[in-house]
Amino acid sequence: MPEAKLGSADAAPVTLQNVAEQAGVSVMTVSRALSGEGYVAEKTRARVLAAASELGYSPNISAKMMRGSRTNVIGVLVNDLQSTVINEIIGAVSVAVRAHNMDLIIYNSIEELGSSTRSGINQIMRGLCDGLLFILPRLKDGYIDMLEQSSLPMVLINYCRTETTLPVVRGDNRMGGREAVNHLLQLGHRRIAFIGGSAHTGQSQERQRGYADALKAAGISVDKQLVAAGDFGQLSGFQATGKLLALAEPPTAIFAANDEMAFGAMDAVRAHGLRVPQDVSVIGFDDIPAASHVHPKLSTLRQPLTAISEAAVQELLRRITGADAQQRAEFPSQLVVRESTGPAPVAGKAPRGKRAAAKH
Amino acid sequence: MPEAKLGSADAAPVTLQNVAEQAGVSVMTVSRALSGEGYVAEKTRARVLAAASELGYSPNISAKMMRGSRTNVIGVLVNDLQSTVINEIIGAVSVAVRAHNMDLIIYNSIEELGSSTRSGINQIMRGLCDGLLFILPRLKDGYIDMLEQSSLPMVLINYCRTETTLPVVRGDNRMGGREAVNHLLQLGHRRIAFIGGSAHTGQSQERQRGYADALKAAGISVDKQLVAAGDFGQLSGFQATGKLLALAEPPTAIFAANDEMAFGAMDAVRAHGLRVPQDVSVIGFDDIPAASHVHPKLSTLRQPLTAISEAAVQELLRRITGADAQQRAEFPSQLVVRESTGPAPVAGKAPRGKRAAAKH
DNA sequence: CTGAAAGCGCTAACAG
DNA sequence: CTGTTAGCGCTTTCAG
Repeated sequence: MPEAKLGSADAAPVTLQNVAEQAGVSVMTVSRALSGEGYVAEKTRARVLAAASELGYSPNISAKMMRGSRTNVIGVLVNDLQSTVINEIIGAVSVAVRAHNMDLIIYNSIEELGSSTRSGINQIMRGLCDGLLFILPRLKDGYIDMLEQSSLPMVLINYCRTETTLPVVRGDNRMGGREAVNHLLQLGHRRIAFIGGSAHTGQSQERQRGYADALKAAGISVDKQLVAAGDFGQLSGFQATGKLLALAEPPTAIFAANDEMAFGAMDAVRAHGLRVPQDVSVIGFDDIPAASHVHPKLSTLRQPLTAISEAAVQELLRRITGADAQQRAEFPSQLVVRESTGPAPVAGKAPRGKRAAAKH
Repeated sequence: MPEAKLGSADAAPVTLQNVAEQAGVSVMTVSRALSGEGYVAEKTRARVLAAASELGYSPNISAKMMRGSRTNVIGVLVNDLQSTVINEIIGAVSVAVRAHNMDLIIYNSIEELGSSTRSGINQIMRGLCDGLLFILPRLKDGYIDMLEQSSLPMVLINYCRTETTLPVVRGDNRMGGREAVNHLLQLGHRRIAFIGGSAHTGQSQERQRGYADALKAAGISVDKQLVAAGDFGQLSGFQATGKLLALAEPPTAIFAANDEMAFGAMDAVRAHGLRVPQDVSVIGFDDIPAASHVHPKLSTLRQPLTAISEAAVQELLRRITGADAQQRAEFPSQLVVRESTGPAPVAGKAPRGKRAAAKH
């Protein structure tokens, strides 16, 4: 192994100073040679580069930071790493950031961003990063106003709860909701239920607007009994569906605000002795990988997460470099028809359910 | 809104200096008052605290860092955020770290840790964190030796490829593999296949050892034809199973090194016109949430990820604070029997497969 | 083209 | 109990 230490794990990190001594020049010259800024004689530069790689130099980010220069690190703030959607976005963002030769660090804040208990929470990120990406953020009221005043570049991904002057890149949830319901309408469904998710990011509300849009366009008024509340979790989809199926006039189709709740809905349908899609159709939103693994495979709306992520990174980079900003972008979702949606059951022909039994 | 700015998003961050002026004391006093180290008059401290909160002071991590003091930030290095297992660990680690009033930042490195292309890759983390957690790390050969020489505290989670002096906290994969196979043996299976995953972390190899252990203990010699290679991805499980089922003497049970490959295996079994578990039993490893959502529900081995994560954090903290270290810990996995494993089919009674058709 | 000085925000170590 | 000094590793500014 002729190569010297690869330069990452030594007890005492090597500094510019060390490299300078090794190369027989001043610290400043090393800084210039390594950064490429300013004039350095080609010969000197070569010597410095050699010394640096021999010693395994790597810059101290904190010091860089403190001088206020760019760190080439992008920060991601998320509230939930269990979410498949968020992870797909993170993955895509990673790739996009990497493509620009920058690094990505992730901060998972669990509670709402801006909670006073840990207000310094993202101070870490703020201090360390050139720019911040908020992925599907749960933001505390008022926090977004503060963000708006910040000088640090940032972009929100898939946030739609509040209007803001911050740049937002997101999927078009409302149109997606419309398409989901239109699909069900075309299959002959008339009693279509909606199961909403948590309100944190506003996505559920947008999907619900799309639901209402589509029904209205079809001349059907929204029956409040058919709008159930969930929290994006599978269990909540199960429970909400239980209530829906117990109605005097149960729905023949269910549009869940995300795939996980749709899975719960399918379980509940089966638990009531009914079949998907013969008795009840179910459609979700997101098209997470599991959607094509469940049985029957879930019909859903796919968000172009890669495109969204790339656009967000691009926009953030524009803001970091001071280039012209674009402010906001919406990407349409795509209907994916699989096996969980089918023609509405023929009216009058009672399904083979056991609704009475399920009641107690 | 009587409260002043919550102190996170101002253009010019407020420094100790600012607080000092506001409180009419020296910078040092502020530092002491805020950190709690050293003597400060109660009255002065109160004034300082008031000033700090009024101004919305929050410390500059980089500066702290540069002085070599603790940052109260733990870093996590991962190679893959799509993995459900990794995300569950991260979640549990988050909680554990938070319980100690520290923060967690995550670095997702995609390629193997130690790739020279980005050797400074975790330098960021190294500089910023009090300690490092490696979750299911894919480490480049030689990199671990460097890690061992580092003075920064670190703990590896679920790594078993190489022996190392670094502290490792992990599940007992070998015993888990043994239990999986014993379960199948007890159901009467004798031709049991194993589908391995990628070798990065050594987990697959350990599970395979357990597989061999159990067969040996039952007086069955390992048939190399029944050991297939996968990469932990669903598709690879599907493909491997296709080959296994095409054997002259196909297996009646399949032990996949993780749940995702087990899903692929189940698909493949069905694609061959066979049933799970009547014709072929399938068992996985990990017990990811989807395992109980697929149909039939997957039998598998659950790793105590929460316990593992907490133990890892504890160990790291011990190393950071200089307390007695424990070096390594193994947590047993737990067999979860669901619907995908059943009695071995009666010999002689041919399954209703279409193996010939599947061949071409 | 290269170097010296100053200072980013913070805290050990030593004076008061 | 409080303040002063010095310096972490780096880069900006100004002199060579």
